[in-house]
Amino acid sequence: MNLKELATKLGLSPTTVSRALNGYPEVNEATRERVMAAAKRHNYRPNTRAIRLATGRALAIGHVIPLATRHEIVNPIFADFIAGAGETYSRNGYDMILSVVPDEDEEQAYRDLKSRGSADGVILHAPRMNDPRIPLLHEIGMPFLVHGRATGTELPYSWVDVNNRRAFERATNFLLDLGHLRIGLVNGLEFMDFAIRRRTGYVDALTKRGLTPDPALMSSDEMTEVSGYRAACTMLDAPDAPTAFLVASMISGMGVRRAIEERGLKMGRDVSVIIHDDDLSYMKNGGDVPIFTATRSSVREAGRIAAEMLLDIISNRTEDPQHRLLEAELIIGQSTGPAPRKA
Amino acid sequence: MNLKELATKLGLSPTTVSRALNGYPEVNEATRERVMAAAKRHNYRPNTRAIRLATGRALAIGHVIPLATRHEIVNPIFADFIAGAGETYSRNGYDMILSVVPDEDEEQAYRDLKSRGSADGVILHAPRMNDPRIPLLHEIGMPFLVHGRATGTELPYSWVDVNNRRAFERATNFLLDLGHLRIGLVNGLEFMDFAIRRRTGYVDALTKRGLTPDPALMSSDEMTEVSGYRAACTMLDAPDAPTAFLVASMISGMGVRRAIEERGLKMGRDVSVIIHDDDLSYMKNGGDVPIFTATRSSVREAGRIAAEMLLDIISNRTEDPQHRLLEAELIIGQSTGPAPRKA
DNA sequence: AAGTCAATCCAAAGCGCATTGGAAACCCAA
DNA sequence: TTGGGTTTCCAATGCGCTTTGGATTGACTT
Repeated sequence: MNLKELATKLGLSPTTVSRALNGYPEVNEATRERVMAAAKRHNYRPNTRAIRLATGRALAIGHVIPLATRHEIVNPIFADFIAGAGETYSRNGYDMILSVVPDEDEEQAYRDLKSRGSADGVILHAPRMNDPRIPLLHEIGMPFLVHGRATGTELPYSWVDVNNRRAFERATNFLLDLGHLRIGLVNGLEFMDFAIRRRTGYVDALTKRGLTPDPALMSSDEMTEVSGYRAACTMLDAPDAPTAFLVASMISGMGVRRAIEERGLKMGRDVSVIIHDDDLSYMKNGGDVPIFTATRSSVREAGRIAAEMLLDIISNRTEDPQHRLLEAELIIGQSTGPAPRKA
Repeated sequence: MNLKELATKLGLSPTTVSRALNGYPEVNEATRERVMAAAKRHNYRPNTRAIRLATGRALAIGHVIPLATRHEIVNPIFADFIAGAGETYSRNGYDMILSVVPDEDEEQAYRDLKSRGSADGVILHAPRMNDPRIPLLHEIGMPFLVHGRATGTELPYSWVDVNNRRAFERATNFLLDLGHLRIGLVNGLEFMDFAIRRRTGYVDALTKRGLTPDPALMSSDEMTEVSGYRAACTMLDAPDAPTAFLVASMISGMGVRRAIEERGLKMGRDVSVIIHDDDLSYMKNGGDVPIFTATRSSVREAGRIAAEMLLDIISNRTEDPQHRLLEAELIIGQSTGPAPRKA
């Protein structure tokens, strides 16, 4: 059932039917209702391909996922971000198109999205310092929104981000208030912008209290269980071991917990741990009582917001960049407690 | 730069240029090369929207993701499956479109994909027993491929699946050979097809050795850390506790490990654990030495295969369903050992 | 009564390609 | 030289919708 058939069946022209369906004013209300009813009755859905060609819009938002070992970071939070953004797209009649490409083809993937006209805009994931994708997208004139920020970039751009610096500063202060003086940082890879900001928050908090950050207590690696485990082992086995950890993710937090318990210590009593919790749907931080004390910010919600902002940018063609900074909340769980008194 | 402009620039008709670019035989080789060169020089990319309308193909594969609490299961493995499938799509010039919809709109999502012509086929995720989506897709005439199987479905359908029954049977036998007699099953939700098959494998292995499966040793829940932890706690605290566990996923395996260690027991010595490992890129089972003994099957590889099969089905319009059963390998890690002698 | 204006509707063109049904040019054999 | 068969190209149409530029009607004004 297409527009023309529907129009014939109604004894109207395709023009009128199209206008009636799309809410244009130059059609009699009675006629509009008749059209709407018929459309519903015959289960008419306009052909997206035709709409796209006729309007020149793609009605789709692109997400480019580069495939490379060093990007493992994106994966776990990616599913939830996508879920959030996808909800918004569906509600607005947009498609979400995912481009999974080898690392080295990433630039070409963006160019193709633009020149073949298959996306009206893109969301940029996991920005790094001086991210080259931002100038690229400016160059090809593709509207975009960044999930996170890219320190060092001079061009203007819109973004949604969590206040990572503040979150880790608060968490550090919380541990300091509990009497912890040696706090280990198990961070994500520090070419990622969010990791840099988190470390800044951690360092700032220490410095403000007159403490000197100890390089031996700062690690940076992929956020996997194993790397969390390794980092914690190293620090715990060193002389003057930390009594607390600040960990970049739930998953690495599990590795840290394993290292702690393997040494016969109890998390929350002997060693305190605060993680950052992206509030992933399949990785809940415990049930009623959170396992980990955490700085929490829903990445799914971020996806929702990001999609809304991008759709807004596209439809309004507004020039000035939009920003949205989300604050993480501090959730008190069972993994923190007062610093143990020196033995 | 579009076809017409390119044709004008070359002094040819759009027809000829189109044919040259698409490899049709009725064009002089010399002309073809001239056209190809010009296309490359002017960075010409055919407009996908126009191709889609003209050919009536969507050049896209749909994945419908229903949003509901009970589907958390899909999430963690979903990212990797998508990555695998996406590679294949990109390589074949197809787009991947993700439809994230509220649970109750799932049926409509498939209907829209079909009637609005935005996908040439879909991949069905997380099939359940007598899955209603299979008759639905048959009814609307949308080509599809199932990741997993749907016990009870009478209509024919194509699928890729891991041999879940065999994997869990092997794992159970492995534990039995080590002398374990009481083996706890920490399974996924048993309305999911794969979970049913895994339990079957477990029960079969026990029965073949003359052991009677104990309902108290079989749990079924979402595959989260917390639910793994809870299930293991319950079993470990009961009289006649198991000396080994068979666990449905890496994540729930971590919960099981936590329960074990919390009780002062050591995994691999006091209690053995075998997990199923989907070989997720962000959730590696240890480094050089696997942490967990596991039945392993890459879900990313499954995604790749699924996409290839579906594209094949679409292009060949072959009627008879295709099947592909992947065998999981048994990886020996540090989490298993001989059953402890009765104290 | 003629003129003005708003309210409704429609015909036709166009989006950028693919594709059908020739037409023109060329080749070779008779 | 001419006819048939190839090779090489092109004009025109269509995919299913949106959108522009009227045409028609009726109500309302003076």
